[in-house]
Amino acid sequence: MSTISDVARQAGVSTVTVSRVLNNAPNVNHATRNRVERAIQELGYVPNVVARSLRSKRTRSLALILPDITNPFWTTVARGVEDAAQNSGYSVFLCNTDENCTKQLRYLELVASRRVDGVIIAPCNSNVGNVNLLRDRDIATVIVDRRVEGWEVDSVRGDSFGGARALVRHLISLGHKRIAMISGPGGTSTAEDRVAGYLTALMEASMAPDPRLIKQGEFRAASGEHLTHELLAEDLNPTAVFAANNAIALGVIKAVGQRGLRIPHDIALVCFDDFDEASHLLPFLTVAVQPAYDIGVNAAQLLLGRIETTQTLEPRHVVLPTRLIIRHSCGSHLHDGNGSRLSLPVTGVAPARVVLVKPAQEAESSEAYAR
Amino acid sequence: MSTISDVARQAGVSTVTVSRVLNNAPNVNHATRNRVERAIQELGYVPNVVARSLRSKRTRSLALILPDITNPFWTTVARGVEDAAQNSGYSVFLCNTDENCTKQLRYLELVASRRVDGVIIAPCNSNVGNVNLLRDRDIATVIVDRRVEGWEVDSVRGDSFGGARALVRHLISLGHKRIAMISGPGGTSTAEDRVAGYLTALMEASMAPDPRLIKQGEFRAASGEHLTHELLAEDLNPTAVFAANNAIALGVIKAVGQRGLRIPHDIALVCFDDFDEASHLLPFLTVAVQPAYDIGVNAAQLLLGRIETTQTLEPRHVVLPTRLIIRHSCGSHLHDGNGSRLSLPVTGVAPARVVLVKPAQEAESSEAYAR
DNA sequence: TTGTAAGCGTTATCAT
DNA sequence: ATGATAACGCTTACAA
Repeated sequence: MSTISDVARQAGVSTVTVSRVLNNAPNVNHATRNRVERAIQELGYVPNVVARSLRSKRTRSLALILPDITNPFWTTVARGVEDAAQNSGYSVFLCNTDENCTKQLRYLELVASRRVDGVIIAPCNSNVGNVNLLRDRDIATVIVDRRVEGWEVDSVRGDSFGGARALVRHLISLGHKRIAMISGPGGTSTAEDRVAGYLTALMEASMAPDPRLIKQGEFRAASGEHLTHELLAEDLNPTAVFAANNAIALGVIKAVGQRGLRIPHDIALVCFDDFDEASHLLPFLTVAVQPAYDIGVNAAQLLLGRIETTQTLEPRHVVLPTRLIIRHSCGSHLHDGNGSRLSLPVTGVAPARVVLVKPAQEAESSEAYAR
Repeated sequence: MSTISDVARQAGVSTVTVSRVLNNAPNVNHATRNRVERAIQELGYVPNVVARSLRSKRTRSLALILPDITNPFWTTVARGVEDAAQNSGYSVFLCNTDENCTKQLRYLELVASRRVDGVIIAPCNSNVGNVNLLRDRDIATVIVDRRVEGWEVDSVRGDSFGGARALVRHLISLGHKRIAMISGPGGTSTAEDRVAGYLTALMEASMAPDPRLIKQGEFRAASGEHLTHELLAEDLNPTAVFAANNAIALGVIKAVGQRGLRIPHDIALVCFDDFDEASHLLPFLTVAVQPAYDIGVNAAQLLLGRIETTQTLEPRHVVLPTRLIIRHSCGSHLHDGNGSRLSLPVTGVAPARVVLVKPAQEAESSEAYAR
């Protein structure tokens, strides 16, 4: 593979001039530039980014560390990050931790040694934990989706509290009295915020929460399935379930089916995060949708802003609104044993909550309208 | 951030010795090694991979270029690649092309400039196209999922022909006479092989194929939806549809629902590739499953083998067997308007076809057992 | 507008 | 077993 010297020789200039052409420096003679560009063409020269990074101390690369690459929420976030990064000439390392703090640590060491310019991370839990490796090494960082305690750093997330409250309000408005919640890991801010939203909605309706109706596990289908079995084995008779994310909802659907119950006839279900094709495969599933793509874009923009300026900015926290999508369909077009005609899902969209937390200022929550 | 010189000074040795310790060279005194390791600890030293790559001419990184990161098939392939790579100390750049040859070209240029040691790619079409950039630059390459004409290069794919034939045989065994196929892009070998499998199964059953029943589009839900509408608008009355991949199947489900028809009552559906939770959300959906994870692992192993040996090997082609998962459930546990009790999906698993093509040898197909 | 020289942090080579 | 030196390919700083 040819190098910058080869190009310089071919064009009859110094390597510096070639470098200037490559980097679109203004002070290059037009004719010279043409000669260099022709030489580049002729040799099929491709700049060596490795050498460039070593000298310039910038790799023009970011890392995106996320917990579950099989979840459409996260792939959408990733697309947002990637598009925004690419617009600014950055490439993105995608790192999948499987919600595993050990894997996360391995990736943190990896990105540190690869000298990425910045990191966007959804930490495996809310404690600073091994994330402080980034602070210690002074690597520009944006936290997505979750809060971390103990480090004031840029963050972007969806409004978990407002979305959860809106979902539960919706269930209450349908007349449900015994609403269970299958949540995620205790140490995770999203799980905590969603539980808080659930509790708040109950309280606002003067309904006393029953601790036995709240199950905590992981943000995974298997966990949702397990906890649903646990829930339904007890004598609590919930009429509705709030799943703290889409993966958990899948587990709930599985377990409910295994127990011979039907959704939504025997038990209603709502969840956080949507599925791509939910409106056709799960036409009964009311969801709170986070603007996943925008979360990615915002995170990348905050990060690039920090990388490309020298001055130190205050930490910025962006909380994006969550949309409620209300679906209910009692006959499905997929199967209805009694041969009734197609009933399309009834879909409604309502804003949930918009919050932009500025530095050193309390979150100001607008109202949630569950329709 | 401290450098290798800082460590050397702290430990009272030369940088070369530190380098030897870092690379586990055998010829280092035990006491010296300890001193160096302590210095590394004390300084929190992390080797600069950029500098290492520049000097050693190896980045210990791979690129995985794939067409659709939102498809579970591809995320599973990615996990296989990543696990295998990580085991050998390599990291992976994930590049999502959206089946777009222009994006693919951009990524090819990117990975060339980043000097990745090797590339695993599912090309956007079967022509060599811009993939030959890799050959020209002499970058180790493995093609996954698809064949390319015009370049003899290592490849790993699932048995599209055998899987398709098994699926259509299954439909035929259920008595279907008019079987439609919604396929992918004409230039793609997977689409072509699956059409070939479809045609072969019909022929083997002495059924004449009807060209109007074969629709070609993209490997996307939107395309599947569109083509299904097209299909059902004509007066062809198919009793079954074979979707060439999972995304297309989603589109078929959507369109069929929109037209007021029910699956599988009014029209049966089978598809290539599975969904994670299909057995619960789509209990009627018989599928041909490719061993996605193994495809990833195999691709990475072929690639690493090529990178880490000096000798030139003949091109190797690995074709992995496809499994048929037979599901049929007429009442769903999700919705059944007449209140019947739960009916769990009936699931059967049968091998489809096992082929390992060695260089310069025709594929040898074993029999497909549709049940 | 162009060029010279130095250096980024590491490893390859050769010497001791 | 350890070290001195050069080199990887590029960009920065300075000079012309």
